[in-house]
Amino acid sequence: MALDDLKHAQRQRLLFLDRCFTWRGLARRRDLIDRFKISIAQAANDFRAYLSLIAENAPVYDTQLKAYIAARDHQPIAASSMLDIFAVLDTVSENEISAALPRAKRSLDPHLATVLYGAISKQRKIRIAYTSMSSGETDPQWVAPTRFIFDGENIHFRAYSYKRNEYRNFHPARIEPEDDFQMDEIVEPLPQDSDWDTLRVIWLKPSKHLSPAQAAVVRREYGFTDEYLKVEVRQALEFYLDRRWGLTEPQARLERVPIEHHSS
Amino acid sequence: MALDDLKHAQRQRLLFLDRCFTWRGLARRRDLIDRFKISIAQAANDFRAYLSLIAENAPVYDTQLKAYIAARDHQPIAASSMLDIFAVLDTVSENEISAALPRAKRSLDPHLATVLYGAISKQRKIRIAYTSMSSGETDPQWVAPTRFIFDGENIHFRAYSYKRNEYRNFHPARIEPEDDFQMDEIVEPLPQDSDWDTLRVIWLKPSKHLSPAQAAVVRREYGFTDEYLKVEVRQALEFYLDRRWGLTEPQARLERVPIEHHSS
DNA sequence: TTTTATACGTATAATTTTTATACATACACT
DNA sequence: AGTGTATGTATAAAAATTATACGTATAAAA
Repeated sequence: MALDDLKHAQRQRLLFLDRCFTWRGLARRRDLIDRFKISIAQAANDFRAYLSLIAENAPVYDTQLKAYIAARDHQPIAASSMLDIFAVLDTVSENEISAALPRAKRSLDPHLATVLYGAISKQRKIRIAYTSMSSGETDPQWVAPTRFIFDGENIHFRAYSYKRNEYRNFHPARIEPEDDFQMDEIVEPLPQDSDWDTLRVIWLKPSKHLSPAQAAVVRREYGFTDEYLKVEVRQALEFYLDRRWGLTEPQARLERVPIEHHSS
Repeated sequence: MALDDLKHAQRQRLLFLDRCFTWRGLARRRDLIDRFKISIAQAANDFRAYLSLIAENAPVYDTQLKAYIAARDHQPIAASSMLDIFAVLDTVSENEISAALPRAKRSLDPHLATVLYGAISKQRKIRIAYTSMSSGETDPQWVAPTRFIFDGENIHFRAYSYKRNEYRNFHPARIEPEDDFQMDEIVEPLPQDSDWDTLRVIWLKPSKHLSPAQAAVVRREYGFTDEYLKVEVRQALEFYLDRRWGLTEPQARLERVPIEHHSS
């Protein structure tokens, strides 16, 4: 039986179980019951199903600890994001008032989102009053949105600008809110978005002012053991990468490798 | 019937539906079928269930568009994170090779995570060789981990340091990997973590060098209409807030309000 | 030592959810 | 007018889940 043969609901439970074993190192029926509000019987089923998926290095039950303990070299059946991992690790303090995330609560106007979504899916152009953060001016212009972008923090969108005659990244918050945005058909087919289609390969290495021990830390943090870290990013999004990885900051731990060509 | 009365699986589907209506402005059965691999009949059930939850401003079926259209002032039944929203908005380009997220792929060593999780849940102290990023030195020290922290990007942990005699935030990547970490009982009860328990109230406002239109953009982006934005954060995490909101950057769009006392 | 509590495992019937299927309606498109 | 695709509803079958019972093992308390 494979993971994909399962129904969505049970697959989610087995993935959660998998994360418990990988990141907590152990799991109990109660974890599933508390998380998914299923019965004891179903939790027992899920454990049996999970164990049948794991051919080698399967978790074993420890009668002292009253829990299934993951093998030392447990192999996860699926990858997980940092947020997934934290969701599994954080439950120690489940009864606390406030979560541990001091996140910047950005906001997106639902109405504007539906308008942009409609323009993208129906392939329309839309007239927006867009405020430049450099000049401070708010100019009306026609744009043809093509897709949403997520930089890990905030949602932007990509659109062809009829004013600049090129594709650009736009920030929803910079659009002057309106009840009814002017929309229109796109008569001439849009050009290729070459900055989007082009993948840039970027090589990074620990900053040279770091000690060997500090460089080892940086390698661990970004998960590479080779000399350089290879990053592929769409050219259209390269700006976000620099800002997000803090490459431009003075205390940056990573720096670009200036060479163009490099054998992997 | 309330949302909480539903089973986990169906609740997830109705929440997805709710996000479609809120952020896309419309939804079809196919959205549920593609996302959750359920049957047409079940998708029809889910729509019926969702509509029965919505008392007023319910979505209505549009025979031209062959879709349920959210009312103009549709009220979501649950809040969603930016990632949730993006997951709903991004599906336009589902068949693309690479996702639109140029995320910094941080990594966390699973073995270290299980050791830290064990220390936290069993309330043990642990001996780690920790590399300082300021001095570059790697010193062994005993720490008593108390909880994991997520700054939106990376997972850290909070621990009492027996070397500094205070609580500090630690980065897993700065710990020298070991097969078996020394662990020990905590004999003397740990002191209160006052920096964790203390909530700081921070007031922010659009930077003064911004034009009124630019200030309006900042207010929209961070979702406040008043003069100031109130942010509450644990004192122990204030450092992450500054860095994460980019308050220290030269082109920062927000700045702290220096006054201590302020009436909301 | 005995008892109690709490994990685990398994099995069965009852219940609920979901699927498969059929048939009807409405609208857009050719 | 015919075709395709979306909706709606209904029913029986299949699958998932729950409720329940009973058994084992271990730790902690009486």
